[in-house]
Amino acid sequence: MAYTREGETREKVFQFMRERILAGRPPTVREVQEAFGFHAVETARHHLENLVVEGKLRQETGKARGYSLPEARGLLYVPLLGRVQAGPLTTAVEEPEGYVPVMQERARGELFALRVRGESMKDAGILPGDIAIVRRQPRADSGDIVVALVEDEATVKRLRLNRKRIELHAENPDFPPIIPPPGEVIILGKVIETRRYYELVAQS
Amino acid sequence: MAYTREGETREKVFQFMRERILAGRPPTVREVQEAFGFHAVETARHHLENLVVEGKLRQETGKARGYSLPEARGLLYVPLLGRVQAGPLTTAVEEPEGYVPVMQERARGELFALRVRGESMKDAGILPGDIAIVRRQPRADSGDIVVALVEDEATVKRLRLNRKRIELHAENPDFPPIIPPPGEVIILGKVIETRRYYELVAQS
DNA sequence: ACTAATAACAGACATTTGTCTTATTTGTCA
DNA sequence: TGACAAATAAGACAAATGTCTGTTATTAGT
Repeated sequence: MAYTREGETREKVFQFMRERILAGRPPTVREVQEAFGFHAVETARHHLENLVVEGKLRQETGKARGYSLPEARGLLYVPLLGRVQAGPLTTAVEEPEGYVPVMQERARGELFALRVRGESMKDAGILPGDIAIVRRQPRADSGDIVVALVEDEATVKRLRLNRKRIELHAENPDFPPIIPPPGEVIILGKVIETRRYYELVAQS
Repeated sequence: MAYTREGETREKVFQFMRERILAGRPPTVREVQEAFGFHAVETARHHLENLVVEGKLRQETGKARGYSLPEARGLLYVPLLGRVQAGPLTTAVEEPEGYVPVMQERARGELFALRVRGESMKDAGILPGDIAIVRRQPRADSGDIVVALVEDEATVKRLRLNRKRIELHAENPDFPPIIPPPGEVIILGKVIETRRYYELVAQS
């Protein structure tokens, strides 16, 4: 192995580590060694040790494959619920249709995802078929986009609070606001993210 | 440990494995043992072995933390490019602003992400600030939403091909279609997904 | 009650893997 | 050039970890 200065190799080692860690399983020291063609294990370990000192990696000393990214923002897999209905969602979680990866930094509280139906939020840029990622919470602020249970049906609407009176507004002139009698609405949670897939993928 | 039948414990072991694997680092056999309070390592290994036979887990025999999910739906981390400009994007990739996790099954080809600017695609449900995930490709079909380079600026528009003549249509009556002279437009790629975050998160 | 099958337990062993110690090479700077 | 630091190398050791062999419970079915 040629001798290099200025930590060029170290940077490459870091790239390699990040790639492998993000891919699912952190590599062993010897795997790093092989990947870079070092003749000695220690060379690889030396780089890793320095990367830890520099703060670019974190380490659980002694453990196998103990290196991780300090950003550590692992992923959270959020269940995509097919249909959202009264009983199941408020209590247990039914069998999910799939899982959606969400950055953990966004994941305060319990999350779930559902497919948006209807055009009522069109002017807010939420179209039918979009995925809404929701944090389950029983109340929300005025102006938040929420998922509420109206007549045993989950709908996405913008919440307005008028003197503590709940109003659910569509963002589409064709849909009138819903102003239900107090106690008749259950807010399931707040929409924290929406997604739209333009290419359909074969089901697993 | 109580004796259980019907693989109830096994199912829980699988749940545990999936959680941990998705979280970033597969657990060791002994970590499974501890998590379930087994008195013997072999008990944990026995469950794992059976899960492999059942096809619910995959294993790289002998290696530390060698269990993985057969679905193998690893994640891909797509670089979120701050500004998209002429030179850099068509050649090398500039320093990314961050990374966006994308399900690998969607990841044919090379992906990148960028932040949408302007209201020109409002009626297609794409608002300023949205994240567009793009597969880099030099051409696309009529009707696709693409990222194109017009006058050294990247814009998101809907592609229309009129007798092989490229037209870039906004989805907003306030914006006229762009019909550039042939050869003047560079298509950077096709938008395969859009996202919108409703809660800002502290920057790292 | 007897048998078969699965689950759990116990202990030992072998491989993988992290770490340490020491030495050699290579580049930087006075 | 000589001193110093960083990078690389070699080998050994110890801890972590996967695997094996044999035994004991627990349950279902006859």
